[in-house]
Formats: sequence, structure tokens, C-alpha cells
Amino acid sequence: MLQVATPFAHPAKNPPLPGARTPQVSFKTQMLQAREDAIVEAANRLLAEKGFDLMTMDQVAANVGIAKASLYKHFSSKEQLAAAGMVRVLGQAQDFLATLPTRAAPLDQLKAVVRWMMLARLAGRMPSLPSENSTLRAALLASNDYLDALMRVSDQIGSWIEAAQANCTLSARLPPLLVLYTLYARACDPVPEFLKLGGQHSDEEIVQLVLSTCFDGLNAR
Amino acid sequence: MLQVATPFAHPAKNPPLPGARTPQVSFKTQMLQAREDAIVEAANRLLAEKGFDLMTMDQVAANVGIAKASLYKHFSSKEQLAAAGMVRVLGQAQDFLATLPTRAAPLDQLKAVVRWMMLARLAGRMPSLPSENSTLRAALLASNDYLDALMRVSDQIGSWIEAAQANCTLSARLPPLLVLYTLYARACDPVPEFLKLGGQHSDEEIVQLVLSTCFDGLNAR
DNA sequence: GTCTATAAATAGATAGAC
DNA sequence: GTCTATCTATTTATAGAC
Repeated sequence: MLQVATPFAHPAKNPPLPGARTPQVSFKTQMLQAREDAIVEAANRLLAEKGFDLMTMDQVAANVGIAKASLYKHFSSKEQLAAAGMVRVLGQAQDFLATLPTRAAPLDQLKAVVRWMMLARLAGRMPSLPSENSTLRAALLASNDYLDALMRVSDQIGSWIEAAQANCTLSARLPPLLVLYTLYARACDPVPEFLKLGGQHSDEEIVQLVLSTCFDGLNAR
Repeated sequence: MLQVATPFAHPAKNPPLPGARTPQVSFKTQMLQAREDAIVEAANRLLAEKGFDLMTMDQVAANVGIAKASLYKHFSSKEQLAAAGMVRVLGQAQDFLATLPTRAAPLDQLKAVVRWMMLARLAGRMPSLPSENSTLRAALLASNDYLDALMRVSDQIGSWIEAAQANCTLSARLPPLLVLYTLYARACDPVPEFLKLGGQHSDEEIVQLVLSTCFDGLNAR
């Protein structure tokens, strides 16, 4: 669990070289970027709704309003597109982490992260990638963008876990990796969705209930 | 959360009618049943390994050693086969419930059930059905065998939840349905698998760790 | 880079002989 | 009921004109 300094949340993909003339970002390039953003956003909506296997490139194309062949000019495969979706969400997570007050208690930081993940999922903005699909897993592990983004987020969360354990607010008997996995797993937990289907609770109530089971456990105290 | 008396774990599919001559179970019928069992077992292995969407009927047929067309003489669709797999597992769960000592503390009963689920999953015997797939969900909700088996197990677990809350060993502030879902969710939790991939813990250790996060929570006590 | 049209591969399901 | 062979639909991905 390595702590990495992350002075800025989203380093620009092609930052201007120091001393170089600021490159004129052509209108065409801007449009291209916007189009790619729209594609990834549509893909993430579908990934959240149906998962990787049931999402089809036809659906993505239809959602964006372009031809399927055009998708492949931006992303070479379905796996690459899903990876871009994960990178996007990890970037959003990083942006959220940057908004948290630096001096708050580490345990509260962790709760805030989990809360953010569950709300994103309930809002249909959290792509759900099956852990079993080998072609997808291979593509993710081969994507430096993905691994970088994941590591940045994991390092930040990991440092909070260590701090909270040193703090004695988080159980020190649990391996930090177990805690990290347990927190990440809230992003694919079916419980919030089932509770939502029941219609008895608001999204915020659902989040509070699941947060309680996660941090306080099921036992009576 | 209705408690239902379940005097026997597995009622025979076609119990002899009272007063009727015990039907001679022909050798052929026995073989047929055994074949179907083998099909469902193979399907469950594949469902546990790859999930519903990635499992193909060709793979099932190859695993059993029969032609794909023969599968369809036993099960009219992939969804029906998966439903039969779930009924099988629910039957195994029911058998396990029947072995638990009747007088044990309800909280311990619940822990024992979760432990059984996680061990079954780590052993590759727990089919993982995606909650999103609508054709599958429809087939499950249309299957009386499935709904019956699910209700039997849920009633038993639900009665323990109520008892444990009355007992003050389980947090009384949590809606029983939330507790039930949280326990069921251990059957599709990715955390045990990830820990297993790490290679640092035995299956039993993994189960104990996840049991601890589930019942004790992440907070220090 | 976007489109239409199509290739190539795969999967669920069925036909029909035995 | 089991087999081989096939149908039909779907899906990923590409070809080639503009």
C-alpha cells in the first residue's frame, strides 16, 4: 500500500511542453474529444445497466447516434471501450477524492468514498465489469491508463486504511488488502439494487443502511 | 418472513400415491435421472466458473459427454437449465440446514449458513447468476421449483434472523430483509476469490476473515 | 471519420435419421 | 433419447465508398 502524491487530479493527456508554443487545439480535435467522451459515457451507462457481456456495440452506437463502424475508429475493441469506461470512472473517483477535506478523520474519508461509489452505482453511472471474463481482464491488465488510474485511487484509499488502523478507528486485526477489497466490492454489491427494487427506502437511506452493515457489521453492539 | 415447517429436506419429485402400487422405477428411468443429474452438475460447475452469459450449451454438452441436441430433450432452454442448477444448490443448502443442531444460537446458525455458502463458492459449486439478465430472471420467477426452494430456505434463514434480533445478538435496527440480502450476497461476493488469488490465505482463513467483516464490520470495536 | 454493407464467428435451438 | 447436420439470429469486427 504505497502512498503516491497526486498534486492534480486529472493530468491533461497531452500537456503543453514547457517553453513550447501552446499548440492550437484545433476545433476538429475538440470535437473529436467530445465525441469520444460521449461514446464512453454511453458505454458506461450501458455497462452499468447490463454489464459487459450483455452490452453490444450496436447499442453503444445507437445511444451515441453514430454508426457502429465509427466506434472502431475510436476504440479498437469492445474491451478497449470498457477499459476506457473504467478509466473514466476512476478519474471521477479521483476528482471526488480531491474534494474531500484533507484534515478529516481517515475513517470518515473511507466512508465518504464508499458512499460516493454506492450513489454512483444507484444512479447508473458505475460500470459493472464481470470479474470472470478473461478477455476483458486481460485487456484491463494490459492497459496502462487503467492500471495507473487504479493505482492512484488505491494508494489514496490505502493510506487512509493504514491511518485509520493506526488511529484505532478501523479494526487493526484485518489485513489492509481485505479492507480495500471489501470497500471496492461495494461498487458491485447487489444489495442496494435489491433494496431499491423493494421501493421501501430512498437512495440515501439505502446507502446509510449498507454503510452501516459494512462498517458496523450485522452483530448487535 | 414466514416460517414454514420443513419436515424433510428433499421431497421426492413423484412420491407414490397413497394406496397405489409402488411403481416399478424402471432401470431406464433411473438412468435418465442420473443423466439429468450429471447435466445439472456440469452446468453448475460452468455457471460457477464463468457465469450464465459466458457458459455455452456446447460446453455443457462437452462436459457431460453427450450431444448438444440431447440437452434439449432434458431442458427446453439454457434458462431452464440454469434454473435447475439453482434448484439443485438450494436443495443442497436445505440439506445442510437440516444438519444444523436445532438448539444452537440463531446467530451461530446464520454464521454457519454463510460459511457454507462461501465454502461452496470457493469450491466452485455455487452457480453465479447475473442479477441483470432479464430473460434469466424471468425464467427464474416463472419456475415454481425455484421459487419453492428459495422460499423454503429464506423462511428458515428469516426465522433465525428474527430470533437473533429478539435475542439481541443481531442488530435490531437493521430491517430483516436487509440482513437476508446481505447474507445472500456472500454467495456472489468477489472478495473471497480475490483473496484466494493473492495466495496468502487458506480457504478457511478467507471464510473467517470475510465472516468477520460481515458480522463484526470494519470498525474497531 | 462517418457511413452502408458485409464478412466471420459464434450461440441457442431444431430437423430428422436411427 | 441420442446422434449429426443445419437453421436462424446475433455479435464482433472490417471493407470500401465518400
